[in-house]
Parts: sequence; structure tokens; C-alpha cells
Amino acid sequence: MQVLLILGRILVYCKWYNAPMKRNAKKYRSNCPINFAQETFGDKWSLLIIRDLMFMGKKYYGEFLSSDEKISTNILADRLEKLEGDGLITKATDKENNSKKIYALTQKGIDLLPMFLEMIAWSAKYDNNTGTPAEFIKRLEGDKNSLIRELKESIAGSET
Amino acid sequence: MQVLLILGRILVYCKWYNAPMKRNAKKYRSNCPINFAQETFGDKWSLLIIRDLMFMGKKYYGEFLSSDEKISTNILADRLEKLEGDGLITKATDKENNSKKIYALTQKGIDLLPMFLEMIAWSAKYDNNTGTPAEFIKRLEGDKNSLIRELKESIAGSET
DNA sequence: CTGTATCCTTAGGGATACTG
DNA sequence: CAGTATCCCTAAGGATACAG
Repeated sequence: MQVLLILGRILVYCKWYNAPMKRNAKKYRSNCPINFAQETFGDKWSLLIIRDLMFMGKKYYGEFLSSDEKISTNILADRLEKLEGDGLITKATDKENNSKKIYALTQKGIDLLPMFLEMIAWSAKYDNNTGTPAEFIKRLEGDKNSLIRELKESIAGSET
Repeated sequence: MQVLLILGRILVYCKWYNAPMKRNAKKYRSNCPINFAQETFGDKWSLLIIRDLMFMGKKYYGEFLSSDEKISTNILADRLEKLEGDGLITKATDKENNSKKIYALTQKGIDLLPMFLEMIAWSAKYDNNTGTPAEFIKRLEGDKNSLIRELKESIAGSET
């Protein structure tokens, strides 16, 4: 047990937490993967924008604006820019309407899917304000990797 | 492909997103699992406190204070209280020192482990400020559930 | 409809002094 | 050492008007 504990911690975390900071790298509060994630999409809105792109099939400015949480327009513009700057999303011009922009997830963004699935599973378990998504939990208890593969294909297929 | 897309979305998300809000439930911005997660631990510090408990073996106030990100003492107190209120951590008095408190993850907190693993994996892939944790990635590509089981035992074993 | 720009408010958070 | 309590301030965010 003790061995496993130490093994687990070294394996999972400590090893690259103490890696030396590279020169000229963007400055984060620390050199920790959890902190990196927090600073990349750990604000009040980014996660929801990614959710809209990933699961809700949204791709237009107005669609994000209309989500239940009611993001305000200036904040949305700011977050879209930041997410684009961090390489999580792309912005392209709609062929049929030049003034319309299409937002889409990059591979880096799509790769957040596994984390989202675990987050959803956790919330489904503990948020007693939602029903229990039995099939989903069941599939997640099975072969996660195959579920993720399927969904990634699905998301990638919906872009363009 | 199209079928898969729709299947994926219904399966993963939409189904309980539209669940009716229960009476007297704590009010969130929306009835969405991602938003629930965001409002529970999506602030600037909670994730890091949980990280310290989960992977760093920390359990005392001063230990959290000493983390690289330099949380300030009033904020730490506030977040510990919120996390306890949300049932993610417990606070107990140290037997050997009455003025010392021991913080520990609850099951609800421990259950965030899978999400943390995916978050770490993503950051390890995209944060070019850290090295590549090859063994970890490799294990995560294999049987995730067995990895999670091992680590959960390890974390649970370290409490008390 | 897709954003910008502006104005204004407040919560989050930093610094630091203080208490048991 | 384990927290509380204050003071202060900035950045995040809401509301709304405006522009292409």
C-alpha cells in the first residue's frame, strides 16, 4: 500500500512538477499541470464555451450568447480571443456569409474531451439537481478509450 | 457518422441538461453538469487545494500556504470552508495537537481523481513548459479503470 | 447578426496585522 | 503554527449603446 502510494504520486504528479522552468516560456504561477489547466480554461466562462462547441454543436457567436448561463457580449468576445490565442479554437469566415464567423475546436481543444467526460460523470453523480444518466455511466465504467475514440470521431466529423 | 454524432451528444450531454430544475435546490447559473463543476471547483484556487490533498500528501493549513502558487491566507481559509461546505473535504482536529486541524478529501473529493488524471494528461501533452511523463501517458492509454482503482486505494490509504 | 466600445459595479483576491 | 480580521485594490465581469 505504501509503495503504491509513493509510486502513484511519483508517477502521476511529482515527476514533472519539479521540472525546471524553460526560458522565455509564458509565465504561469507555477510549473504544474493542474495549474496550467486552471490558467488555460479555469475561468468562469471558457469551460462553457468549449462545452457548447464540443457537445452542443454550436459554432456561431450568437449561439454562445444564447446559452443558459447568459454570458455578456464583451466577455464572450474576450474569451473567444483568449481561447484562440491559446490554440483551443479556430475562427474562420463563413463561406456563405462573409460577416459571419465560424468557431471550431482545434485538436488541442478536442483533446479535452476525456476530461469533460470525467467531469460530467462526476457532476452526474453528485449534482442532485440532475437525473442519473445510466447508459452514460455504464459506458464509462466499461472501455473508456473506445468511448472516447467514438466521440472524438463524432466531434471531428461535425467540424467543417 | 451522423448517427454517431447525434448518439454521442444525446448520450453524453443533452439528456440531463434539459432535466427540470428541482425545487429548493441550490441555484446555479444553469442546470448543466459542466456548469455545476465550474461553480463547485472552477475558481482560481480550489483545484490547487484538491491537488495538494490528492497528489502531494498535504493535509495542514501551512502546507497549503507553502505551495508554489502562493495563495494568501484569507483566501485559503475561505476556500477550505467552501470546499468543506460543498462536501469535498473534511476538517478534523489533530489528536496530538488540539490546535492543529487535519484536512482530508471525502469520497466526493476522491472521485475527482479520474478528471484530474485526464487534466494532467492534457496539460502534459500541451504545456511545453513541462517534460513528457511517458510512463504515465502509457498507463493512461491502457486500462484507465485499473489505474484509477489503484490510485484511489492509494489516496484512501493515506488518509487518517 | 457579429461583434466593439464604454461605463460602472463588485467580487475576488493580495498584503499585512493580529489572535489563541 | 493555525487561523481571523481589515484594508485596499485590481481585474473580471455586467449592462448597454453603438458600428459594420
